[in-house]
Amino acid sequence: MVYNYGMKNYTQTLREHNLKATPQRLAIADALDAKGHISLEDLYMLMLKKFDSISLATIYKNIHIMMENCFIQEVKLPHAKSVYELTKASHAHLACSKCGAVEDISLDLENVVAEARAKSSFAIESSELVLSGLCKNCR
Amino acid sequence: MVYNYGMKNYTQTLREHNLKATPQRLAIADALDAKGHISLEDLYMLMLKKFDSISLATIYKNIHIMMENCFIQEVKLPHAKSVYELTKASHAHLACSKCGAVEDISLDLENVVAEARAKSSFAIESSELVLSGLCKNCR
DNA sequence: TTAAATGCAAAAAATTTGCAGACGT
DNA sequence: ACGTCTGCAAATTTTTTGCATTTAA
Repeated sequence: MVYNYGMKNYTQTLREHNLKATPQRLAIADALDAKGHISLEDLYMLMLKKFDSISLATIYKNIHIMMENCFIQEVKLPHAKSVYELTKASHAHLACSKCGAVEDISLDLENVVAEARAKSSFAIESSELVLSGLCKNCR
Repeated sequence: MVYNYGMKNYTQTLREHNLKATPQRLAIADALDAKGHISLEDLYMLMLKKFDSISLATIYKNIHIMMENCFIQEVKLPHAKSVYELTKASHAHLACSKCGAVEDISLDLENVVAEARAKSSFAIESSELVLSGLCKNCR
């Protein structure tokens, strides 16, 4: 991959989310853009390569405020640590139970949600679906 | 609710899962049976009422080994702490975003999983679905 | 210029571990 | 009787906080 080729510049997007575009935040955005999904500790490892003295506290603080401001989202996975992703249109996730790879997948949950509304008295507003199994490489 | 009326005795079930039926474990099983879903800290609070000197370590150790032995399962919820439930047939969850209530719901995910298989190269083995919204009381 | 962000160190919270005595089977 | 479980204390890991300095806008 050619570094930064085709990669979006997140300066403006960060500002639109009321976040100052610091070098650390731009790097977090770039990491999520490049990797798609990344755990907190993996993100820290990546960041250390660009900022020799970045603090774990900075990672925590940024993950936290970026979630509050809906710039990123946490994906909680069964039997694994959470990963984070840039906020995008609602979608489901595929998680490899062997290597931990995570992929986005767009699925139609209309019927399932309709069934749930019919069967329950909840006012359903959102859904989180994680499908687990073996990815192409691990099968 | 009449105490213990209609509540299953989990002695045998625990043994079938290779777990000694200690009073602490029976109480955990009873709590999950009665509450359906409970967080680790809520479970600890409940247990303190029955065992004045129970240790948090005992809770952690039991939650851990009970999950390993498939007696219970963790349910990871968005924007909330995990809850635990007795292992039962696969099902989805409804989570109230206001009061935190969690309910089981049986939904047909056949079509969704079929769609996922068609669109991806994952060998899908299981699914976790959490639908969030307001429960009857919180609406 | 000014409010906010960073990095560091310390604090707090969450989870795990080791071990002696108690207990289930 | 044996191997496991419990409770306690200590250790470890994870996450948060306070503060002086730096920085984005």
